[in-house]
Amino acid sequence: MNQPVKNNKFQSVKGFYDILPDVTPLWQKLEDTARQVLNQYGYRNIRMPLVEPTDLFVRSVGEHTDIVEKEMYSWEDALNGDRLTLRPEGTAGCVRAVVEHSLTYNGPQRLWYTGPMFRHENVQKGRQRQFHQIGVEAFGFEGPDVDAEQIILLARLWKALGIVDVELQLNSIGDAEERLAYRQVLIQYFEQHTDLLDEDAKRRLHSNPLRILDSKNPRMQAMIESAPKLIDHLGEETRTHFAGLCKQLDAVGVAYKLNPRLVRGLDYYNRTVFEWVTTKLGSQGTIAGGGRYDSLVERLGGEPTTACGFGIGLERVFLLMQEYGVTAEFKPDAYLVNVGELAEAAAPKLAETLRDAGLSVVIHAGGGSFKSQMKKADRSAARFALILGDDECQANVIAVKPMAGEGEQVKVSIQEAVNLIKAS
RNA sequence: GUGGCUGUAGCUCAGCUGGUAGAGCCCUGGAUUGUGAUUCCAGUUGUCGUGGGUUCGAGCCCCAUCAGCCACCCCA
Repeated sequence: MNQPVKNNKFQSVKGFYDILPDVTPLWQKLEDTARQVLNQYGYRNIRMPLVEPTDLFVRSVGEHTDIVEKEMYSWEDALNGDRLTLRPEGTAGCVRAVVEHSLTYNGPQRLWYTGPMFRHENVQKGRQRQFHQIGVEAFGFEGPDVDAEQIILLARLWKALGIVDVELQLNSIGDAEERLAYRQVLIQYFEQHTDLLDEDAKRRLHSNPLRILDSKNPRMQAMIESAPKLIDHLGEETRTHFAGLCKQLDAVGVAYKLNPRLVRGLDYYNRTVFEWVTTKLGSQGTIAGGGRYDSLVERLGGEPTTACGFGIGLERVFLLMQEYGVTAEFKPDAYLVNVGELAEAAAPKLAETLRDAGLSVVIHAGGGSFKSQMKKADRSAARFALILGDDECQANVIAVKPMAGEGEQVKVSIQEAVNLIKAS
């Protein structure tokens, strides 16, 4: 394999990308806003390692060949033979941590985490090999209130981020037995229409027939439309749970669209499943998705514990924020221009004094004419230029000049400069 | 894994039927200006993604490869 090298310079690995300083302010806005909203709902931050035992993921997703064999970054530790994997998602690790440390021993837990995840997939818009998620998980809550809470939390998050026009799609996929029975009904139905199935559908007919419902092939839409619906094959308890969820969403005023074709890829999900979808990002339109997974904790070796959670695809949310014109920039409070021998010598001390007062100060380094320093000040996007010449040094004052607008330059004492900048 | 489109200065791109590289922005210096942001003058920018091939000659044609974009597959 050739290395990604251009003109003898290295390039980042395919699917792994740099987030440059121009856009990190918007990323921070996204992260800060999410943190704030999560705090409002009492979710506590948990931080898991990026590397987990390969078997943890094998056990959680099942022996789903594509995922395990083709899409995980797995390797064997050369020193001790451990089978390790870069986490492709957060739920498994979070459950592992909860079980390992008996976190639910004293009652239910609301948790969230964020960080990079790794999947060896083909890159396209909104899909990288290293990407970022916020994951939210609640353990030990049985009723539909937590399902509702998490959905409502997301609605609040979109609003806080300036994202509108995202649609909440909702479905209930029942428990394992209900789904198994429905699966048989569905297979029977599809077998009556084999002439209409495309190749992918035929391949999935016996491996994952529920996924056929999700097909994008327009030639199959009519047939899929009239297929038996899972929701009609659900038992009493499941239906009550789902009705309870809908009722709470109605009460809070969160709009949703029932999508009987919405299924998640893995079989540890049960009852509630949901996705938030946008049409603004091409084919990768799901910006968050989740649901209930009451069987996973036990499957990973813990006491049977109900669970509900979701993941947010941060790259996609980021793209949406840009789409909606949300912006953020980092603006230092002041750029300290220093011209002359005295001023140059006094500048670092002065900058520290200003920072003691809580200001962010960029100090001009490396001399240069007054004019060139002002250009740098302008480029730094600082709110104010603080001009320190030898005259000012001797008089123990500083010239304060707003960088934007019509503000006049004034010569004031250091303390007055601090007050002036803080007040603006 | 599959298919389509694309790779030319730091950025956005132009480059005619193949004749040996251009613009704008940015950047640097200078002039003017109310001490920076307008205007004017000058200047630096590149193995035309990489490696082969065809040709007297390739940014342009052919092959391979890497990367980007879009879609399929998959989607924890």
